[in-house]
Amino acid sequence: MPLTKRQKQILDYLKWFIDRHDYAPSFDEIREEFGYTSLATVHEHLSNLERKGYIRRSYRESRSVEFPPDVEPSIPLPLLGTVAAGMPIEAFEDNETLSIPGEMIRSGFNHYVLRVSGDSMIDEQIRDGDHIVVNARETAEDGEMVIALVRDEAATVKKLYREGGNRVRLQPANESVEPIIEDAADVRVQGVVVGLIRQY
Amino acid sequence: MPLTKRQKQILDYLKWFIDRHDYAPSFDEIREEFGYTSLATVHEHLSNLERKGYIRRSYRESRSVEFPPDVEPSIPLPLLGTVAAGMPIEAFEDNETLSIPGEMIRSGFNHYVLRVSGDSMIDEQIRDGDHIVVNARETAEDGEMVIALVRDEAATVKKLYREGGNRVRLQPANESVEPIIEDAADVRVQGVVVGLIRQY
DNA sequence: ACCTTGTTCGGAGCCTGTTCGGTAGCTGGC
DNA sequence: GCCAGCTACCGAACAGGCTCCGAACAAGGT
Repeated sequence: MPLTKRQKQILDYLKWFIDRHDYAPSFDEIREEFGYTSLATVHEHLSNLERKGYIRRSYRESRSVEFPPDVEPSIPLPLLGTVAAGMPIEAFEDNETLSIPGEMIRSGFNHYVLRVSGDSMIDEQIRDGDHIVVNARETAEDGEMVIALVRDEAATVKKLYREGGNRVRLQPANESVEPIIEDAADVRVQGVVVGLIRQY
Repeated sequence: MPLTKRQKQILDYLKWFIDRHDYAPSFDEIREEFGYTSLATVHEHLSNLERKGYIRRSYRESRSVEFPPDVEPSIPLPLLGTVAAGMPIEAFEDNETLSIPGEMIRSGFNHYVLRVSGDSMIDEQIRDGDHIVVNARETAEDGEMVIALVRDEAATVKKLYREGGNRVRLQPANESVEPIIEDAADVRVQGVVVGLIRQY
């Protein structure tokens, strides 16, 4: 719903004041700003702004003007479980979620979150306890970091490289962990790591 | 729910005090700060702040004010610039923002995001291009990762350790980078690293 | 048992928002 | 022209919130 000239002036003043003070102006301060002599005028303007949806107020509360929250695009993703080198995914029972920066995911694709256990990817700067954001898909490019299932036994996070003879190498990032080399047919990609979240 | 002028002043004092001491002020300290003569006034203000959801308290417990965890799943924070070892912060012009998981930040406190340049923290699993989430404050505990300003010259991200003789050690996490040892008076903490975001 | 800390109650004045009745100008439709 | 409806404004009376006080009570820690 569009505003009148006067209503826009008042709305702009509210924005300016709240931005500057972190609290809303009183009716009297608005009255002063616009040179009115009656608070009823201020009241009516604010009522109209509220009716049109530009502000929200609480009944009979001081300085209670606020702006309706603009819904930020936030993407809560399910935290499915834990991955470690050579260990199957340990699924979590409860539907825990973690909010992920919208910039991190490609919209329209399935994503989920896993908690990393162990230091098998330490040389890729992924440490124990980090959360990785995974784009769920079944194909990956050479060198991408993937969640891979070997012969339906163990889900691990590794970097994937194609070798000759239709074989693939699952490369950990830790000197003390050996790479896994298998027939491509025995390795199923479950997803590609697209992001990392760490809390200190 | 919005605050009145007085309520905001008191909330700001709470934030300042907790940021500085890591514990909440007593009623009497608040009373002193604002020149009241009755604790009942303090009590009523805190009750109002709690009613409006800005703080939480425990019944009959000393210094039990705390800030409720942020309900919003994702908070856009300003991306202020770049930090590197030994290099000043290079500020960005435009007001870029990055959405951060709400779980990562202490609500009620100022946070911002910096892009890490270089590999000086590689042994702490922070790599070139990562984004770190920083809680803006001027004090830090031993061993915390901080943004530190040395003699107003260079802002760096390092781990902070207190040495004897009122000196502090700024410890990088890279063998080829030497630690910096300075008088505590010459080192100003600008913030503490609370989270890390990486995109592949 | 004492001190510190937080809680509750009753009361006060001022601040703030609400409501109502009324004036005026402007616009579009009959 | 005349009326209806909207925006813009005024003044006064009212009601409840906000901010503060002092005193007494309760619980914890030392």
